[in-house]
Amino acid sequence: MSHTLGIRQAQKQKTRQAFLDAALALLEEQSLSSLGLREVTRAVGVAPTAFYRHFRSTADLGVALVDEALGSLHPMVRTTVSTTGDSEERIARAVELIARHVAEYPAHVRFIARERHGGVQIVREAIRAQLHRFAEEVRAELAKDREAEGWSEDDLLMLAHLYVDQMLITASLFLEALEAPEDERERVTRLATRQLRLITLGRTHWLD
Amino acid sequence: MSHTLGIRQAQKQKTRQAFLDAALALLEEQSLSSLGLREVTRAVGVAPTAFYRHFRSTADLGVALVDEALGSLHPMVRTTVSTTGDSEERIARAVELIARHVAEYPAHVRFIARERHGGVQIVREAIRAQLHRFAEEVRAELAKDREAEGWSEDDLLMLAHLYVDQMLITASLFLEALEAPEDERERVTRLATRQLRLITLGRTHWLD
DNA sequence: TGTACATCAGTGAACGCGCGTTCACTGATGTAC
DNA sequence: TGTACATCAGTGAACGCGCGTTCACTGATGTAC
Repeated sequence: MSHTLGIRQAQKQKTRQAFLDAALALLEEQSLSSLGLREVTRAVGVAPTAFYRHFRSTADLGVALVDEALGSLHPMVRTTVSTTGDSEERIARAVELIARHVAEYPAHVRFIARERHGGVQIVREAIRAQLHRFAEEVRAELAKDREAEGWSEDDLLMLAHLYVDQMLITASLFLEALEAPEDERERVTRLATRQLRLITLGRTHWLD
Repeated sequence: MSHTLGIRQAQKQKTRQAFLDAALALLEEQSLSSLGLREVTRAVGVAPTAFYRHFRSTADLGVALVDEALGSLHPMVRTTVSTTGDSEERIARAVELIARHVAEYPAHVRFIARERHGGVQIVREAIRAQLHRFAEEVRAELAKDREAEGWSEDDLLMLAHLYVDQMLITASLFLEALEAPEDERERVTRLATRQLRLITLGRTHWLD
């Protein structure tokens, strides 16, 4: 069943990926709304016109980046939420997973944080849609937990959004601390841990 | 003691404010890193070179916008946190104040949400510094509360940051719902209220 | 109050430059027989 | 396997345009006497 791509298609995909990588690198120091087409092609090393073989516009490229950046995040989110152990262990594991993800894909995290409220509408909408999917997945995972007994669907979704937003805030803090000395990252870890602990406490007493 | 500004200085301030207003309007549909100097002067109705009489660059203008947008927020934050009544009343009042602020200064809220993680470093830093000030103010207000007995300074600051971030998330949701039908804003109100309620529950049981 | 000079917010022409997009093209890859 | 034709990713020249910044300027406002 091994379906080998034709030489032509394989090369095209390779170039497309080079566009995504180059754009992501350039977006470290600017927003998508100021990213130039020629700037990207220059970084890739192809003619400006080659861009149109892959994307309609830089906004279109942005949407592709959303899929790349958040697509890879789904397994991580599910792992985080469905981790076993008591709540203290689960919180520690979640914070550690976030820190590791930021260290491994800093440009992806930066892109999402930046463009979530950025100047390009269709990219904002793509991110929003993906984050809704995340919240829905988290809700589904939460629903499996014994602690979820007696909770309404709506309240579970409310909590899921709280977790997802908290995850993004924490990721953004780790990103800022990425180049800083180790103890700054340690500080973020302690802060994020306690915030999750407080939210979890609220969750435990929700039905009191 | 009424110190009247000279005609020249008054006119200069007026033009400067026109720059800020025009920029804020233009930033509804793009990010600061793509805002052009000529674009702003065109909107104001002055020659491009007039820009340099007021700002070194668009980044410099951005920092001025941060001060304008967040400066006006300090009294509101303090009012929100120091409101009297039981916790349910305080939560309702806080959410209502946020909704009202967003309705009154939508462009300011959009600007802060967008540029907090935007592509212009000194603007990000200016926002970060102001949000730290907010968190510090909130911590000070929280410390006055009877509920704060037994809390460490560090834990109070952790909670303050949680509230500040939650305020921004809620403001951003209200902003998205601004043009939507009334029931969408109602949905945001209910969501934000329950999230604050859960955080407050966690706060109550922090020392258990 | 009037005069002479200083200040300075805003002007307008000019510059070199990089932008996004169009178009007809090339030559390697794919396909039909 | 070989041949003839189709496809299409990437090219390179050309376009008109708006950009940020410089400079010497103007004329209303401010100040010293």
